Amino acid sequence: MTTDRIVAAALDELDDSGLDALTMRRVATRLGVQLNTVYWHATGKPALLDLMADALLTGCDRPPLPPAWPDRLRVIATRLHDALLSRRDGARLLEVAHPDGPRWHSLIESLAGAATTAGLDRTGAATAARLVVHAVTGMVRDHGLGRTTVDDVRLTFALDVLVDGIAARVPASAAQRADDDLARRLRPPPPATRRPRGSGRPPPPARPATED
Amino acid sequence: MTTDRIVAAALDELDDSGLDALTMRRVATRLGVQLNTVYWHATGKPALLDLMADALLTGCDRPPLPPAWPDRLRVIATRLHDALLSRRDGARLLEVAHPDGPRWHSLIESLAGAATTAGLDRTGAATAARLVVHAVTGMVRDHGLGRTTVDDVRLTFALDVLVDGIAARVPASAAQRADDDLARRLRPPPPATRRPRGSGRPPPPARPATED
DNA sequence: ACCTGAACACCGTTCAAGT
DNA sequence: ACCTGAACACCGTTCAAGT
Repeated sequence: MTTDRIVAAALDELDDSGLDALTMRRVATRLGVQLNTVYWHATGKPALLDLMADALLTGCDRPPLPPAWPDRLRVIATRLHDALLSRRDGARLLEVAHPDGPRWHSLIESLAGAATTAGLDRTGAATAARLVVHAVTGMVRDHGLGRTTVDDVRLTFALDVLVDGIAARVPASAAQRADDDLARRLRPPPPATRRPRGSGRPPPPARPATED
Repeated sequence: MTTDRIVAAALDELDDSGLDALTMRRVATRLGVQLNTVYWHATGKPALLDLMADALLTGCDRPPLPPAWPDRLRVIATRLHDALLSRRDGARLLEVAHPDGPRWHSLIESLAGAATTAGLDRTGAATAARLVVHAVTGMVRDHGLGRTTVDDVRLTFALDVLVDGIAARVPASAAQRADDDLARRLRPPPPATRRPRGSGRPPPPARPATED
């Protein structure tokens, strides 16, 4: 028996029964094991919920991410959105848990990294990262049931507000610097072809960047 | 015995014991009443939590509100922030409940009203209102303990992001119209002395567009 | 170290009466 | 209508052993 197997069983039980009916005993039963085996690998129910929440966040910031910060932020947030919808009561789970595992920290750091690229300072970037998580989690919880087209519209709108809001909080000098950094990284030799910051709305991931 | 007295006792018990230790039996004991008296006035624990959450929201949008939408939004959000901090586990309570009472709807409508004044359409304003609630609730829960100066800085920053983000989502024509409405309402007779919208916080709402 | 068995001190909810 | 008393079917957690 491993902690991972217990967390996996707990997530399956969550899918079947929902958060309110999730019980240490039911997790044990599902594994054909005694109650205290669960307690041996997970310290208690709160700890198990934390492990479950962290597991839910797997891969939200997996590597091939767009270089432009608005796109990067949008991709990570959308993956978080999908992850929370992938299990029953996923958003409630994240709210009820105090995730402190590697996936949680990785997610927060990736979002804060995007905000830093935008030109925010350390504190602002940390706050912005939390803001994105709260917005996505709250929206998924509000909506309750399965993903609909309407939900996508609302997610897109919320991310637009956040991206534009972050961009507006960046001092012009910092934004300038961030642009220059990005331009330099994208095409090394040519000197000064600056483009408008933050790649506009409608949709597309928009930055081939890695192409050509 | 009234439902209100039970809700008040439940909130006091919340303050004393925290959300995890909040029990129907403890509420009954605190009132010197039998367990089923609580069940008579509140349908069950989830319903009681909903009533508690709604009661917590009292007065967040009480009437004298600034006419400029950024100020109005900031005042309401700050009051929500204070309300959630006024009771132990206030933010967790709001997350765990499905508030559906008059105060909840009033709060959402007031926030949506501010977003509408800004120039957003019905759907956008509803989403923006939810966004503000999620941001404030999440921040208070993250911070956990009592209000510090640091917390105020983070709240201000988050509201700046949201206000600027909302302003940026408004089509120029709608913003124009909102500005005209506000100017007309503030001083009836004179025709066209348009001023920068929003009397915004230290850093103004940033919208170029309205500037000639 | 890892797991079993049994128990403790609670829960939320409900049923059957009382007045 | 409003409240009491008693019970049911669970909980999370822990203790004492086993191997």
